[in-house]
Amino acid sequence: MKEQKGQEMKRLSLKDVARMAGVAPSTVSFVLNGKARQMRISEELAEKVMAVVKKTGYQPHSVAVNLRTGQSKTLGLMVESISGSFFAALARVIESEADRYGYHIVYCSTENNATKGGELIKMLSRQQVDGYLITPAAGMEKDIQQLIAHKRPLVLMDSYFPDVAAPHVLIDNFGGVKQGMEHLIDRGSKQIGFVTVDMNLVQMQERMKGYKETLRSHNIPVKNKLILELPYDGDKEASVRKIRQFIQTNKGLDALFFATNYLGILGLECIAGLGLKIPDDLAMVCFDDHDIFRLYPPGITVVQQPIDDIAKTAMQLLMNQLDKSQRALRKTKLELPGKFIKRGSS
Amino acid sequence: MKEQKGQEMKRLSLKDVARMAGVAPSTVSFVLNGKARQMRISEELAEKVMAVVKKTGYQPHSVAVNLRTGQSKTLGLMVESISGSFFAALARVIESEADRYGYHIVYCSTENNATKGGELIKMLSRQQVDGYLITPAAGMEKDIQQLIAHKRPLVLMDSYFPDVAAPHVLIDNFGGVKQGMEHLIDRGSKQIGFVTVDMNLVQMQERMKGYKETLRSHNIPVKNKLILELPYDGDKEASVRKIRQFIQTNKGLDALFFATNYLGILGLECIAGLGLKIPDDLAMVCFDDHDIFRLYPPGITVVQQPIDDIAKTAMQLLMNQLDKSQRALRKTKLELPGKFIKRGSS
DNA sequence: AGGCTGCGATAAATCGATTTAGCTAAAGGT
DNA sequence: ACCTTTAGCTAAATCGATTTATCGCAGCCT
Repeated sequence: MKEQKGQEMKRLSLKDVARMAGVAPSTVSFVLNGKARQMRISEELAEKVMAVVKKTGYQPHSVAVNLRTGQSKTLGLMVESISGSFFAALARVIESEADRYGYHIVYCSTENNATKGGELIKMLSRQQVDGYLITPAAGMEKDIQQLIAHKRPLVLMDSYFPDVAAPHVLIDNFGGVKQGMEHLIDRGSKQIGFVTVDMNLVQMQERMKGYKETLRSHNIPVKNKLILELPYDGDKEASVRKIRQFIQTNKGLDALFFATNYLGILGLECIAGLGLKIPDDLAMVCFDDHDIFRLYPPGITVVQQPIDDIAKTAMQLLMNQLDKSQRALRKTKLELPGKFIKRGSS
Repeated sequence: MKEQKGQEMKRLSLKDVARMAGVAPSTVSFVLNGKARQMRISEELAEKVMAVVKKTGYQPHSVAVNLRTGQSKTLGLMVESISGSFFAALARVIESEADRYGYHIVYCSTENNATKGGELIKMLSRQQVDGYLITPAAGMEKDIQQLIAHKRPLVLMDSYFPDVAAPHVLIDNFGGVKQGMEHLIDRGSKQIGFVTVDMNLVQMQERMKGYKETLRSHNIPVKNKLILELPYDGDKEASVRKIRQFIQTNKGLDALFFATNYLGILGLECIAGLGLKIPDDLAMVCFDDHDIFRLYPPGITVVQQPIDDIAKTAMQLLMNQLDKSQRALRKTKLELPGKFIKRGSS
């Protein structure tokens, strides 16, 4: 009974509201933005304006607001691949957090490709996003550095570059692996293998360090034979073959630590294929949880990432930067503890 | 060597480019938008402009363009929950498709809440998205209807409302279930149970219909005892209990068809908990694939959704609507065949 | 009475593009 | 020589808001 008069009914503009209320556009703007008092608009007039606004259901044209204020109220979220469970879960929390702060999300996936990542950053900046939430791919340091140089509000998640002073929040990779490793050692595993991926990112290096140092601190020698570093090229078949071979050639192997859930899942396939029993023939711990690990009998022990905390903290950090009053706190580095969850596999 | 002169270096505007090239802003605009010929700008001048554009790396301010042209080059993608595997996979394909067409995605999740969905639609329209890609939650018919009434380009995915003439693309739910059921019947299952969820959406009704009609067409009586309809309230514990009870009370049960992958996963938990062997004690088929089903021994037979096709087709449909030249083809209904994948569970 | 202050509201500039209408000079027609 | 085209380019309006600078008027002071 109110919307469709003619047929194409142009959207109501602030000017229209002003005309209907019999005031100037600026007055409407002040009232709507809570600057009525400051601009000393009388109560009376303010109410008249609000009445028209309510009656018409006027909503400001956000693009126009954006152009004028330079604030898009939009954040760019860049993940490796939205279909990965970790990233999807992250995205979910980020979205709802952003909503709480009155921001929208434009998301995009790098597919672990630095070139694509770089282009996406350009795309996002062309889109005038107010801030960036990025899980960086290897090789994106230049792009990140540039964002910093341009003083763009930015938070990295899941990884970071040691040479680039960007705020970042991620799990304590070293500590997480250490926790899992000590558990394996405590339960009596003697020959613990480590399956990781050859990716030039700090989180993988930290996990590796966690593996080696925990062994050393228990006076267990680190043998290179027990470390399998797979190429990150997405060739599942080849990886499965290599893991199988790795298990077969290491005779005394009694436990495996997988550095990512993706690897852990491949590992499960191999172990099942070889007819080995978990945990009797081979114990297993995996970094980063996954639905499968809860269900796959007998349940896989994992170090779970604190996804909620990561997302919320990252958001907080970003909001701090967006809050012009308190710029300056760059270089924030946050490592959140992972959660060790013991299941049947160890 | 070129970017940072002063310190706050305002972004280059079209006007700046014009000044540098010694021409009028309008000229630059024409050249950049391929209207040079039409506006009879000389080759010579056009080249001069392009030279400046290249040298400076000028990029138009998309918000300004958006305001002037009314095109945001942004699409709204609304899914039930981005962390669901089906939706995440869908989002992934949609993103890359959108990119191909030069569009960006603003995404948001309904969390299966019609109220939230309605608000999100408002949010998206305030954001001036050019089109909507929606997997609707129950109860959103009014909102969808309104979008249609406002002639908004729109495509529904995964579900639709029989009473609302909106273009939609989804799997052939009936046919998919039928395929799975016939497989179970062929392999000799006599008492096939059906576990579904009480959601008032057409796809669930179609799946139920698929179950019942396939039985009838094979002259097998449909027994209500063999149908379990769980409430959709996210209470996992309760659902697990009910499924377990369902299995225990139906003595002759030799196969289960799960109407969603979420239910299937719960089912796995129950079956494992009861110590039953798949497929010997109980065969199983699930609608909608999931990583777990590939891996969980002995592998779960599924009807896989054609996610790629759904996404690509939906995008195509949306682009058709955005292409003003050929409006009018509303009411497109597309049901794509699912892919039956036999694994060890049946 | 003239100048100053404070109040209440507005006119006009601005953000950065697109697009319509128009302007100037040269060419063509009679 | 005068009028009409046409080519080549630009001025100015516009999209829909925000924000700065004013403006008129009433009251107060001297």
